[in-house]
Amino acid sequence: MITRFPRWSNESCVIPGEVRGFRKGDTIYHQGDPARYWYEVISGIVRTCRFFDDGHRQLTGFFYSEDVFGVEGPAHREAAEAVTDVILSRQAQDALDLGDKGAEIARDKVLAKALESARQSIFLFGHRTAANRLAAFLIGIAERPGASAGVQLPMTRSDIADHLNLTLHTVSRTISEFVRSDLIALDGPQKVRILSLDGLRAVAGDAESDYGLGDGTTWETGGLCKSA
Amino acid sequence: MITRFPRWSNESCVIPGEVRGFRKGDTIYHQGDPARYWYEVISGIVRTCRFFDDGHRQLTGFFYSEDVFGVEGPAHREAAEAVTDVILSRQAQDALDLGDKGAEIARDKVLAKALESARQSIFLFGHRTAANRLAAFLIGIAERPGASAGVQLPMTRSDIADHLNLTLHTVSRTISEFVRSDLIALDGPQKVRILSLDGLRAVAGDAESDYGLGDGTTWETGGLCKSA
DNA sequence: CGTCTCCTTGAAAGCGTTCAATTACAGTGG
DNA sequence: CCACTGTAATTGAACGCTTTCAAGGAGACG
Repeated sequence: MITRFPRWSNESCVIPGEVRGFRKGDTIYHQGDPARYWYEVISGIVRTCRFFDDGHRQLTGFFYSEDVFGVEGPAHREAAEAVTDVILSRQAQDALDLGDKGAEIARDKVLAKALESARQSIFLFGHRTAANRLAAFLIGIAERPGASAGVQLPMTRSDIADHLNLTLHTVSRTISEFVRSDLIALDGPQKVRILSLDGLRAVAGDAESDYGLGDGTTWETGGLCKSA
Repeated sequence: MITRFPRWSNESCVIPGEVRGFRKGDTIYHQGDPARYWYEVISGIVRTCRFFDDGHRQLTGFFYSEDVFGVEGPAHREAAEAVTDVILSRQAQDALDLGDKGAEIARDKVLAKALESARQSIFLFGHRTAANRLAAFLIGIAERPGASAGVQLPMTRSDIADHLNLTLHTVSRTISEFVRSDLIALDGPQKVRILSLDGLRAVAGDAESDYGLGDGTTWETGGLCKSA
């Protein structure tokens, strides 16, 4: 018995844009497709993937409810795929360039969200070892709004590996190490309980909270510029 | 004898915003400074850096003429430093949120540029080995407008290493390997001549040109959605 | 000519990958 | 209900790339 995902056309829906669902594993768009639309996740999880000549895969991001993806042009440089069953809303990329007053979502906001997602991915790669990166990844998921102590990992080990530039073996081994160190516990492969967030942070090696230290006056006073 | 960088206030300048110069090595803003401004590079090269608990450094991007950086808020999560002597233009982050008709640069454009830079960095990390990443890095620099066969590497090996998540030793060794393989030649440590762009691309392992393959109709026809 | 910074190179150690085998689990059909 | 099948996860062992430790060299500057 398969539940059906109807194709709606923004009928009686608070979220602007056309809405439809995809089943787990479906491709939403392919690498190279013309980027006529961008997408917002209503429910479920999406991954964006880039495929290399040698066949290996880079997952450039995971996108949860309220995240946006596919904001680029003129062509999608990555594919987008459904990690779980998902419901998405799409909007034309250029709809807001026209200055349409009826548009309810400012393109600014969309771009800012996409930029924030990109920065998050870059941040992950700043961590040197497998344990560093994986800890940072788990913290990132745990800090998502709506996540309790029980964290879901709906993506496979292989997905995580391709996101962190590791092999699935290293991911699996490192998770096992975390369990042995009592940093986390597993209730099945997909369900993680975080036992020590501080411990994970220590492994990740980033403080995350040392903002607001400077006085922001560098432009006026900083550097070697002593003139005038 | 030190050349002086005066502090201008957008006087007789085609580029809107306040302009000033920084000397090589200067800090433009610190990690944690309130992000009241974003910046555009007029000339020279800037790097953005994040510092970790263990003291190691991640260079999240290099920014050349016409690139923008520091587009974020409410605080800068990275520091910005001058790789070479630079001249910058800065603008208030919120100047364009007010809907000022006189603003000549749309915030859209700025965000889109920042997003493009971020994607470029993410792309680099998709490459698995040191040779892969370094080749992709060199190609990226060589493809910048204005770059001829003689490519300048004004940043140090250490900068490159912290950008690619490698050590400076591995960077140096890999460059030496490229020279031995006749992929590149060095006219001094900072000046690279690319002898075989195709060879470099092969090492990098990405085609870069396989866009436009799909038909973009996934939304309508794709996946397992067979309903209605 | 000494000092400093940056780059290069060698050798050994460590971590992640690769190759390989085993286990667990969901779905399917007998 | 149970065997069969395919996918996902875990774990072991050996290999290889990157790091680490260490030394030496090249160029700028005073």
